[in-house]
Amino acid sequence: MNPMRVSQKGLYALQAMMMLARHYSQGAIRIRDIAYEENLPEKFLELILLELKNARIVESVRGAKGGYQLRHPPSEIYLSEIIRVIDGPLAPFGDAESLRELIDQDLPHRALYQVFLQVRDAAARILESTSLADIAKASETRAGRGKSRRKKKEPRVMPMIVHGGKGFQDA
Amino acid sequence: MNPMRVSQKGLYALQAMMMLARHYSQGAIRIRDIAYEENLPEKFLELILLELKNARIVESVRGAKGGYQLRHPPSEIYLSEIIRVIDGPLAPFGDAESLRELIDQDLPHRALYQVFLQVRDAAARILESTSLADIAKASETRAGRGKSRRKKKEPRVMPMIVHGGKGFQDA
DNA sequence: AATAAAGTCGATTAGCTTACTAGACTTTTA
DNA sequence: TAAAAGTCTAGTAAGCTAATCGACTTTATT
Repeated sequence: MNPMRVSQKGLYALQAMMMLARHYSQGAIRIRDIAYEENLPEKFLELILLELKNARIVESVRGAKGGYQLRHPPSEIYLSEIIRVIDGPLAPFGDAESLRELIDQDLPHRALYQVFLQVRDAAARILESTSLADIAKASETRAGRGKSRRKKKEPRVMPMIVHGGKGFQDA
Repeated sequence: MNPMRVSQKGLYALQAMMMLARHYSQGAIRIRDIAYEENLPEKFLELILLELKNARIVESVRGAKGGYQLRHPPSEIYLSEIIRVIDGPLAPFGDAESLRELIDQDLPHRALYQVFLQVRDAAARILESTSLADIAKASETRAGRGKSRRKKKEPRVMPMIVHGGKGFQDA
């Protein structure tokens, strides 16, 4: 559970939260249904949801007719919150706090840590301003429901960065 | 060796490269001296340098009087290169290539992958434009040499992001 | 009250990754 | 030829990742 790296578990968490966002105000959804619709390992998802519940991002209803639901509307839940709970700080090394300390105290390497902090700030700016509602909206190719997977006509959702085609082969 | 997370090993690599940058054009430097000056585990550093050599970032001179040196001037070596060799792609999940594929093919989750790609692009912009010379220059508190660790008068190097003071405790 | 349907919780696990260390070997200089 | 360097293969303890299992508790329905 270390810095800025979205694990498989983190991706599962984001998918589950998106599913709950799509079904917001439909009451509690069973783990089984989330797992089925998003194709996630049910028992593992159980643990993930528990963590998100302890972090007060979702809430549960126990017993028959129980399940999980978001504690806030999708427009008020940001990707950063989910990622921090499951995968920890957004910084590429340590966390913002310790980086600031290192910048003050490890003079020979401070410039390096400043760059790490810049990277974390850049990531934070993006992830703290993108809500579940934002990505749900962007995914409105009506590809959300069930297994549907048709091709409209070049939907090109969201005015994001254009990736040249080549230039780098990496990440 | 996975996405956007600088490991301890990656930090060692960056420190070693900065040391070589400081001693650029002084000929080959022995592993032992790099390890001593930067306080890195010598045997581990050996492996790191070997990887950087295979990646053609540094070159070695074998035998007595041997050692390591940068293959290019510090102003032409970017942090991204070093991090990619040691810690892999800059994306928070997978790599840029596979994210682009997922954006095209996993319609239900494309918006999520687009955000991941935005994050990787933001990190890449920073790390691909910061050279060893840049951080060496920023560290010109003359704190570079040996164990010196004095305090000048608020050097505040580089016009970077101001961090409010609180607001988040994390990331 | 009994039963079934749900979430809760603790333990366990195979496989991988991380951060090393050890030691034998090769190359080069003096 | 001896000493000083880098090279290379192996090994390893500890921790993490992505799960699974089973027993337990809570709640709704009959």
